[in-house]
Amino acid sequence: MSAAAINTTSLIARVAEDLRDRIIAGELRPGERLSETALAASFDVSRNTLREVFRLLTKDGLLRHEPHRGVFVSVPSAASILDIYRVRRMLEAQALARAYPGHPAVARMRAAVEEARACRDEKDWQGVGSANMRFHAAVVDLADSQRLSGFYAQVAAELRLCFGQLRDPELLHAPYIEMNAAILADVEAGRMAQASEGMERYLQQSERMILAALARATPNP
Amino acid sequence: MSAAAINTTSLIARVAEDLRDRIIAGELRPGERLSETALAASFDVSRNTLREVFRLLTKDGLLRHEPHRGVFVSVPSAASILDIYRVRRMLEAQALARAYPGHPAVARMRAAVEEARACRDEKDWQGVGSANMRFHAAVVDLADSQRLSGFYAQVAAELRLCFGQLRDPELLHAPYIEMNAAILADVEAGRMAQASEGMERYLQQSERMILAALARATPNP
DNA sequence: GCATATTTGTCCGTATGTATA
DNA sequence: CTATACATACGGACAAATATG
Repeated sequence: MSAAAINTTSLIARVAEDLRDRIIAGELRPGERLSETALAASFDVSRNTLREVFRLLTKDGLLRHEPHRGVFVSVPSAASILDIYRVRRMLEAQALARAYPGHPAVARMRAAVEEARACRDEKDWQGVGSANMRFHAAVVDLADSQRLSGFYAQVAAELRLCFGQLRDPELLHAPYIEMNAAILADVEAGRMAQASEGMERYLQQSERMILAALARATPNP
Repeated sequence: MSAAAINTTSLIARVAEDLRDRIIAGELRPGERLSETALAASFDVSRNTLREVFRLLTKDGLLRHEPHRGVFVSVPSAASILDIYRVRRMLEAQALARAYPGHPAVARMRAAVEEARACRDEKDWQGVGSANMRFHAAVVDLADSQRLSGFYAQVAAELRLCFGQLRDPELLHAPYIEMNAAILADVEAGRMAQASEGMERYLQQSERMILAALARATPNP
């Protein structure tokens, strides 16, 4: 095609990942309509290929499809945030409650906490955010279910779309590093009930902050 | 196109639903390869349209995609059953534990139990199975999360694909009607912890039976 | 409220690379 | 190893629905 295409992965998979990243990064803003012809030209792919990508991301919740009108970047609402945090509470608190200390995902949790601290020291708030997401993905991995982990990845992508609207990433992630560390310490010590409770508090606090920030960002519904 | 097409829904949505039903009904058997050209002709749609449908059902877990080889009907394994039941335990037991008695989904649970009994009296085991699925979907609805309910619908479709391999639907569903009724009674009486425990027992027993039936059906992996 | 332009929905033909007989 | 079949991807076409003036 155009340039170096020695990639082994499918074209659709590559375009889907690229578009997903652009949406999460806020490059394409919520509510924006995505023209098939324009975007296909921008990605240098055919319309048919792009339409398959649209189907995938629509199922992920990142795009919304309106018949005969087109696809739009999903616009995060208070309702979707409430829903996403219900999912997180169910998955993360329960994964911790049923976990055991020697699980391989615990090592990933620890690595994420350490990287978050390192990024904080260098004021790399973007890095703190990524490490934070990895921590919580690792928590869900404690449940040892491929389907639950995949579902959580989807919901996490939607949540990052919400984050994208809010600037000031320091306030968004920094306060939670040590809460994660405390949860990790509980898990490593086998105090699963306490870890689960800590996660409930974490999620309640995080949800409140996101909702408040969203309300500030969009005064009128 | 061919016959009565006064449907308001999209062609892709209709084909997707049709194909999903055929897969769950066992009309297309697990492991079978689905030829793009042949299936497109059978549905009287173009290959492009069918490819978009394939993407959707692949994300649902009903189809498996192998690059440059085609799409195949997913073949249920013991691993996937274990995974699906992990998901069910997490979602259903927890939804019950956090439920409240006046929730609108409780009415749907009761309706499902009553219909299951009616179908049993008429020896309509297919109907018993459908009512059973509706009961458990209603349980997840107790959590009041659109995303959790959607995710559960996906996993339930995969589970029905597993059921499809096992004949003898009477043994598959009949013993569980009264277990569901007991769980419903607990919920209506506000005994949520007891309802949740009952569901754990239900799922453990159901999982064992499915695994045993699958082992009998496929002696060699 | 109407005529027009744009965009989506869907189909077809074709070229290319990959897997399999 | 060659040949065939098929998935992958492209571009053009047209109808239907929507948006625009």
